[in-house]
Amino acid sequence: MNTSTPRVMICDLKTMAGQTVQLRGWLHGKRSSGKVCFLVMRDGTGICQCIVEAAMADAFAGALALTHESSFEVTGTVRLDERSPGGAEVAVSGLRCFQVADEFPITRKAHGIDFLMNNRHLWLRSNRPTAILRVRHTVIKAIRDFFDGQGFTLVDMPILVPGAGEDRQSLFPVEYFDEKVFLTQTGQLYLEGACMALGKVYCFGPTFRAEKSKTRRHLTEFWMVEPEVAFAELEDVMALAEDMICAVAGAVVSANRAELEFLGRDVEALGKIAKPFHRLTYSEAVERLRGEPIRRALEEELERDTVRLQGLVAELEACEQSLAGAKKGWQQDKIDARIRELRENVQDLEQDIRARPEHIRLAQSFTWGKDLGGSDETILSRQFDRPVFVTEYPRDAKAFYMKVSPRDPRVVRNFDLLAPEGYGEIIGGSQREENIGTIGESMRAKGLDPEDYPWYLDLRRYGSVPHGGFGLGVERTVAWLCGLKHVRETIAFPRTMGRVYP
RNA sequence: UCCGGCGUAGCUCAAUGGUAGAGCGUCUGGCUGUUAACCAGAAUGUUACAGGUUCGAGCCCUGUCGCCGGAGCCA
Repeated sequence: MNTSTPRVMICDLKTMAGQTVQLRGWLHGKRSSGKVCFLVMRDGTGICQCIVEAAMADAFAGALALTHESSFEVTGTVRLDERSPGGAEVAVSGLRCFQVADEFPITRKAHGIDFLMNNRHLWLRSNRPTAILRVRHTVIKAIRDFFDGQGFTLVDMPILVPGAGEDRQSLFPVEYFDEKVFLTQTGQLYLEGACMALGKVYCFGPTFRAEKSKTRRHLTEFWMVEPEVAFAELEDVMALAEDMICAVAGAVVSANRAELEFLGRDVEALGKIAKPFHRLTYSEAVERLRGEPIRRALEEELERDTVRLQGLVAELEACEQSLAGAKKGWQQDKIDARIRELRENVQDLEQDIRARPEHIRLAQSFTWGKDLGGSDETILSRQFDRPVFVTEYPRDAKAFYMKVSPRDPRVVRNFDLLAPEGYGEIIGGSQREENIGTIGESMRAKGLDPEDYPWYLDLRRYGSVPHGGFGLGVERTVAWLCGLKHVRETIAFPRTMGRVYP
């Protein structure tokens, strides 16, 4: 190791013109001619073109031997050059290879999702996954900064929980010595205990759902942040959620503009995320869904989408024709990738358009008392350009711990927060029922035995107070902020119904 | 669990029931600054699996497996 040469990161190179530095990373790309070789290095902070001239015989031979994703170190002089991809490049005087990589499966061409997911451990090195993971990091940091700054205490909740759970079908069983226990679905019930000790608390951890859902919004293992506040009512909890979402969206827009732009996200749309969010009650939402204006809006949307579909089909045909005329191989490949993208979009849109009349019918015939379906949420959230709260759902459709409304015993003091642009529910929260008699009734009404939750009822027995909280799904939030189609890209190693590898 | 779609070279895709192909990647050679470099050449297949129909099956039929998407449920 050359101790006299400072080892630096690529993101810092622009301020180091003229200096001799050392970089370590992986080979992202290589181009060579007889007398000069260009190595594009990736080190996790950026990419840098390294120039190796044939005059440096050892380094040149070493450079030619490097394969895609080989790990290596270069020593050289930094110079600013507009011809270089990152603006700064390194003229190499010394090169050391750590390992020459085997043939790397992921190439510059478009791959199918199955292949990419089977190679997720290698796919992570690509631009798109790293951009998304950086946004995810910002989201998590912003959430923690937000709560820490408001006097909350982070308290970790158990992951293994005893059998007497809520909905057994959606829990993963685990062998626990001679007992059967489950992976947690939420930290909330326990968190209420911590809340009565510390006042304002939150937990942040993985959570598990064995739901047999194969959709773009579902993972079997995902991360959730759950705050819980003592002496708080529904409105206080909603204000907290509103402030938190604004803080998170703001943090991402300021810290990750480059990543968002790379992902093709409409950053201006995120700039509109500001207080106050729209608020409507479940009953108002039902009225809206059944109303004439929404039917007209949906039909107009359907017409617009039909026109959009025609446009896509036309572009697809044009692409297919130009494919034959493309001279170079990679141009063909590029058109090919575009064709695949268009086909996918056309398929999605066709499916969407086909389902639309049914969605309109469902919305128009929606009867008070049901939980909102996915299509209803989508319809509602598309009406607004910022998140929307829907409050006070029917008691029968919601969990036992939600506080029954004093104004209307048919509904509970809860809320869902729907992300705009059709992303749907990212938060579910409520004021909790603090009356021991009422919560016992609610449990029995849901077929649960209060005897199974003695410790939970104790919280209503020793200084019960109005309190509440919510749960935010990290992956859905990241998918919304990044403008992704599927939550599986927002976590390094997603767990879905059909996949636990790698 | 139900409904729909897909499965051909390492990858992405072609191939009227009639000799399995292209591009990318890989390898070899050439080239003094490339920007998915370029030019020339080479290797690469149990058409997911098991049956069936047929003179003949990648293509048609039946079953199995795998993956993708949607519904219900949910963050």
